[in-house]
Amino acid sequence: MSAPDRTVRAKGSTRHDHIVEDIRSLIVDGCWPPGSQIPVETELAERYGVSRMTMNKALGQLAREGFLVRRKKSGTQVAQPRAESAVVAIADIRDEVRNSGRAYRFHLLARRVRAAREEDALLLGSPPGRAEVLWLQGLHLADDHPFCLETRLINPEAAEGATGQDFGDLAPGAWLLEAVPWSVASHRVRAVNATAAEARLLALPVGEACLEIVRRTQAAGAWVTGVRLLYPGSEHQLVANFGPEAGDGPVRS
Amino acid sequence: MSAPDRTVRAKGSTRHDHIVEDIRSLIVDGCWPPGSQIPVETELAERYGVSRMTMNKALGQLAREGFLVRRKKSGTQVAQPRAESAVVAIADIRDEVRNSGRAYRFHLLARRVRAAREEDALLLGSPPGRAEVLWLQGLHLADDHPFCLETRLINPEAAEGATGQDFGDLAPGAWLLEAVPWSVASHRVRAVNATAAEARLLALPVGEACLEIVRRTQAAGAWVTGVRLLYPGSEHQLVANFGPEAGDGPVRS
DNA sequence: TAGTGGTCTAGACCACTCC
DNA sequence: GAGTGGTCTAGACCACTAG
Repeated sequence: MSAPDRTVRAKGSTRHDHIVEDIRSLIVDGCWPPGSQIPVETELAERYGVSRMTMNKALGQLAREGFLVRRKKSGTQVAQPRAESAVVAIADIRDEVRNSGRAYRFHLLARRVRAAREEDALLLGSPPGRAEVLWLQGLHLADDHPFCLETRLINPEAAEGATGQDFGDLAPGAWLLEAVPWSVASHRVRAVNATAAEARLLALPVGEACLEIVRRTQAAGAWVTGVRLLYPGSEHQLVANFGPEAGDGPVRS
Repeated sequence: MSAPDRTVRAKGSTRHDHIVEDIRSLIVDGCWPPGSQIPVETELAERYGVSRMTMNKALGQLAREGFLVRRKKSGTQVAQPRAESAVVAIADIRDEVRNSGRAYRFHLLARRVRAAREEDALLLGSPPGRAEVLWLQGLHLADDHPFCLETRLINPEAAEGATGQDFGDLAPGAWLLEAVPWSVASHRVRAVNATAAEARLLALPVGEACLEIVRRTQAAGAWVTGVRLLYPGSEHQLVANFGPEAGDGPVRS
């Protein structure tokens, strides 16, 4: 038979997706306990009535998800539970606010074009050169209540037109997405105590624990922007649901 | 030609991996700007000297990573930059300490078998039943210095043998990995101020900002364990490096 | 050395979508 | 309707590794 077998299948799912789900449930339900040997590709392919390559695709995906361990010659085993690691997703602020059913607004607090300083290294990731930077501070508001304090540096050379933008109520992050062709970034998440100035802006008691997210973005080798986001600890949390290895796709908070 | 072309290739990489890297760099370097149309599969396959399926695999991976957007009939385009979301990895505590070059040790502070209480709902994720729970508190130490305070509840019915374990210097998490066949978990990360008791145990000033990670683990429908990990904010951070969509694989802190 | 997974090919059919 | 991506197949070769 050359043509694929078009028998009824779970709606909207491909052959290998169906197989993946089937085998995953065998593992999760305990029918295939950890460490047990499972049949070789060729036998499973025959059993499911698919070609070996389709079965390989399914088993490969399960291995990437951490449910299976595959080794040549010794075959495929059900994986042992992994270390208790996980993956947490950081959502976009605007989406985050809107998903919680509140109205989103950005309010610019300050805007300056100035020479780079020593203290900027936190957001730049490298010792500051002699270049000029665009420095911004603003509040993300949820129902007009402080949700997140943003402090940002922008490299005017990499982000063309940035100095011409006033960012009055357009969040710099949103503008940059349009203006800069691509980005690779690094994140860092910490807990910090709010300083007096930060507490005032976020309407918090001084010293309140806050979640600090520092993100540095690059494009074509040059740094484009660095941002520090400060969330009140009580209002914000990162959430993830996951399977064994970190596979199943993190759920955004 | 039926056999694959075994000409020289970048060491340790497959054909489609090589193509993925090549096209990704074309995009990141700006040769293929966002929104631009790229050649159809068949032409790219010919250009790279591979079969259409191999090219499909490469383009599919780039699409999963968020670099490309593929639509039938209209073809494949370079993706526009996404929202500034990201994915952060939570590492296993022991690995985390060891990776920082310090000696790891677990020290049990308290251990109790008692009835479930209202306050346990945080770690159980559901209102407590009338069942008994195993309650533990211990410190993870890095070079004998407090690194993380762990508070844990274990369901003795789901984790057989738990009540017989004393956990004197074996972290409950490590033991559970061996004892319970599988787990699905949810995570929550917040910033909190250390209470007086927590501050004392972690050798911190009262009110110091801490990173709180709450993890609930289930197996076969029943809750197995819930744990609250408290890290001094100054000592701990979550780190991720990523491409556009959240693809490139988060790096553990 | 034999068995297993990893990868690749050429060809095919289908579903979707834009024209 | 025609072009594109999505998927599948049968067969093949290779690399690795356990016995």
